[in-house]
Amino acid sequence: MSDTSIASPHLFADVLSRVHAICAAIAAADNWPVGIDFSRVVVEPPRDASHGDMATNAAMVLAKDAKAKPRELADKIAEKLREDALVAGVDVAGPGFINLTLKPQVWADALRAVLAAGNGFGKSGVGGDEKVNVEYVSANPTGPMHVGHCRGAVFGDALCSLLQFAGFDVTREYYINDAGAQVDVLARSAFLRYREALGEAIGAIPDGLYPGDYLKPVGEALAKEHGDKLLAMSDAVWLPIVRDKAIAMMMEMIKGDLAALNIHHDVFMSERSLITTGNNMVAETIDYLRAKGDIYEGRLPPPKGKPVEDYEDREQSLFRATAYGDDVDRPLIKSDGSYTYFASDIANHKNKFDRGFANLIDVFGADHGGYIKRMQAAVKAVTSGKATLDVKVVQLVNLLRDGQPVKMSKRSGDFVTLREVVDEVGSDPVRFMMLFRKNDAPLDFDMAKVLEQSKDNPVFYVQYGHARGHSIFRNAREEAVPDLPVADDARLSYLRTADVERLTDPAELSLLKQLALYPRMIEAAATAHEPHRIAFYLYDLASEFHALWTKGRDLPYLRFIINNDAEVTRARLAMVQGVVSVLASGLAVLGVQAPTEMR
RNA sequence: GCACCCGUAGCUCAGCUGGAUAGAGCGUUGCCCUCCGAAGGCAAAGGUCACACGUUCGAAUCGUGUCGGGUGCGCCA
Repeated sequence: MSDTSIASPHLFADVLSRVHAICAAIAAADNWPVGIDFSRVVVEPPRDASHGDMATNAAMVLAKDAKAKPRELADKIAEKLREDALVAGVDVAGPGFINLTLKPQVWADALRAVLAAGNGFGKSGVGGDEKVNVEYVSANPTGPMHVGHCRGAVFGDALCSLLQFAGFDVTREYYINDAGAQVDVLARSAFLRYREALGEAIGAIPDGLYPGDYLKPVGEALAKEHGDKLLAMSDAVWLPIVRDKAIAMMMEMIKGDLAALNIHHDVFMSERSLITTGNNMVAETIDYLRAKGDIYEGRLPPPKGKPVEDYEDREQSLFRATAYGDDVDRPLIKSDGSYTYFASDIANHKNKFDRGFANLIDVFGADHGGYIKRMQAAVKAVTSGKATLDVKVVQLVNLLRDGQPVKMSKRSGDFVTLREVVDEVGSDPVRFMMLFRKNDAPLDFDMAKVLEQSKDNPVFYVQYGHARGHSIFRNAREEAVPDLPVADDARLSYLRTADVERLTDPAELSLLKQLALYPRMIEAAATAHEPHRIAFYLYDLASEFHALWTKGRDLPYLRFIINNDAEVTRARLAMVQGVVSVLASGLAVLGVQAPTEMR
């Protein structure tokens, strides 16, 4: 057992390892059976603060295997824990909880750990540099992004940042669906705009083609590049030309939309390129599965539920998805001989595995929930179970303004574009609010409320917490600590020398405890693939910070700036810096700005 | 018909991979606001965690079933 008096940055992990060590020692002394599973032992903050600073379930979890009574085992562990340098008090409660009260110095150490790491506080190594591939957005390249896309985009992006912060080697990937019938429709729509650009009156856009104005620039570009030459060509000749141009321009537009939210992918994987580049990867994948016996020729029963008009009972190549947990076997080749979307997506995922990714994450919209099982089945088949695919489903977003549904915009087709929303309210509210809800719960996004500067608006509340911290620095500089540096790094190192042991008020210690939770929260959020936890944590932290500030109104001795006591002031500025650093760190992971003032 | 997601305070939602007396915001009610940034503060009321069994020291959390809401169900992506 370590007897260091300086807590590690990750206080909970530290104490957990101490508990582990004690249990291991007892196990050896008492001849417990070998191979007892310690993984269920946790150290966590108790729900009720009156129970102490931390609680562990070690005795209850281990009692059975150790053939001991929980309370007796708890007493035994408690006895050892009392010798620990960090521990001020231990008691055993309830069915065998071991409650720890830590020495005040622990919380001072926790703050010192924050100041030592600055915005890097909370960084974790749990990822162990393992490669993770996160595929998100993957909107069809047939038009601008609409609001429906943006939740998945923000979620995926924040998840990536979170995983990086937790020590994973993350690749952000976008799968371009540029091989299906939709892109042919895109091409025909763009061709119409091309004729329009050449001066032809095209009238209303026929049903079945994309009507949006956003294709006009494509038509103009085609006219500029090719003059009227395309008009003389047959469909088969111009279509690929127009299609490739349209896709390229749509992807540029989508990348621009994403950039407005500060989202940038590392890899854009083209579905078409899987088929046309070098070896046909889709064909290879199908051969691979066929060789494994995972493909057979057979018939499928007609789909239940809605009747399918053009249903045709035919024998076809089916992937044996049911062997891997799916409900029915899935077709890979359409009746016209081309691959189904699923077939090329299997190749896409196999390709990721072949590129060295055993951890795969896909972010889907709610309407693709039915696709999860088959994709997971495919990944199992194609990687022989060596890769895991976690599919995160993001639910729909209801776009509101002052509580009323926002009307669709005509200009862009029939939807509100992501760009319109971002232009109106800015990237920060969009990003934060998209994450201020569990991914699988529907979400109301109110364009008016997210701009309110009030406690009711979580975006403002958290950002203002950061700004308020800086406001306190500015005031301190004028009133009490004139040499407080302005630059972040300099101020951080200046405040590292503060006597943080002077922070003794319960409200202050409570704030420090909240800071100490950050690394644990990050690890939990990362392993659960749940970035929303960061948003909620930041809200709680900001809330506690604002509350302490407010306390200073009634209780002057609690104010951060005490004019005749430079030492206490410096200690409290160090605490404020701790809050500022963690807020900045968490906001950075979410991709939200941390402003220094918000007047 | 089948699969997946959801069901927690009047409303909107958290609940830290099974922990102790289930939390927050809004709304309601009652106090408070000359003071580092009042673009607020404190407090109270408000719950059969949809329902029923089961698993175990212990269940909002895991399993089964029922009810209710959403999504999807071969050659769309």
